[in-house]
Amino acid sequence: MGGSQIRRNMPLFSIGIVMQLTDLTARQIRYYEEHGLISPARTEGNKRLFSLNDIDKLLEVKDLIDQGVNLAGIKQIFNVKQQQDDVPTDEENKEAEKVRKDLSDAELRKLLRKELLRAGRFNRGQGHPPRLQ
Amino acid sequence: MGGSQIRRNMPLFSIGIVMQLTDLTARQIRYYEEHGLISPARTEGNKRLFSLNDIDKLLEVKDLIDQGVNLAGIKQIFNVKQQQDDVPTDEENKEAEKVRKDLSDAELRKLLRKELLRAGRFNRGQGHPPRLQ
DNA sequence: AAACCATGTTAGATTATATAACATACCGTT
DNA sequence: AACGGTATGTTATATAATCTAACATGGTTT
Repeated sequence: MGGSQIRRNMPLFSIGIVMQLTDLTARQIRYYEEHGLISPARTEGNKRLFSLNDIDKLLEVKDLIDQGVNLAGIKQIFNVKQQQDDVPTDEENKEAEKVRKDLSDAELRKLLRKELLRAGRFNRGQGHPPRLQ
Repeated sequence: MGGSQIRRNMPLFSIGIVMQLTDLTARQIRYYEEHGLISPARTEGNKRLFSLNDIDKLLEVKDLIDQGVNLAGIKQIFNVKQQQDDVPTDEENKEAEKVRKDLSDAELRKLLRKELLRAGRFNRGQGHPPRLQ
């Protein structure tokens, strides 16, 4: 099990697609960004580009809002999770860490392709939240 | 659960992203479409939207072109593969095959339930082309 | 009531993409 | 050598998608 994080963090989706995938309005998505719940990448021309992780988070935001949590609360929840995720579980990081550092765009793309090629039809392990894949 | 599974033929990616992912120019991608090698979906406003399958195919096109095959040849190759995929490989019951090729959500769920009832595991034979997912 | 929160709506600007036409380098034939 | 086809580059023009910013609004809190 390798760097699925490359895949999940790669900025791929326009806001239009994310709207469809999440059933959120553009206004909502931008508002959530404005309040630090997500930080989508940008194109050179300043268009937002969302990753799978961004979409996951948006779905989580939506869930929590449906359950009556306000944005401040959601922000806290995300912070907690963030801390938990930062605890490195034994050695699962070494390539992942390396990857995160110094890689040209071209290299990254190549890696992504490799990942995608073998990612096949395996569904994600049991993660925390329900996840896109 | 919550909802979105990303299907291989779900239209998700703008041409800009596909350019990055494949290292093809917009001109090339449109030209390949013009010649029937791919058929990306369109938005209401006529913008192309590519699926993972489309990207697969484009990468394959690129590979074959690098190997000196011309578009006519690639088209033939795709036709052959298409036919092969349509042949149920004996053990592979056509329902699993259908799942792999993907259709509506409702249909998929129905098939999965049936599968589970039969305690059948799916393993599609290790097959033809490496696939993105 | 006043203030705040989350979202809707509108206006105006800019980017990304579309089609279409013409240009060109590289082939293989005649 | 001239010719025609193939695959791609380039340019022009149009429009769709997205951006920011501002104002509007229905609920909640205070």
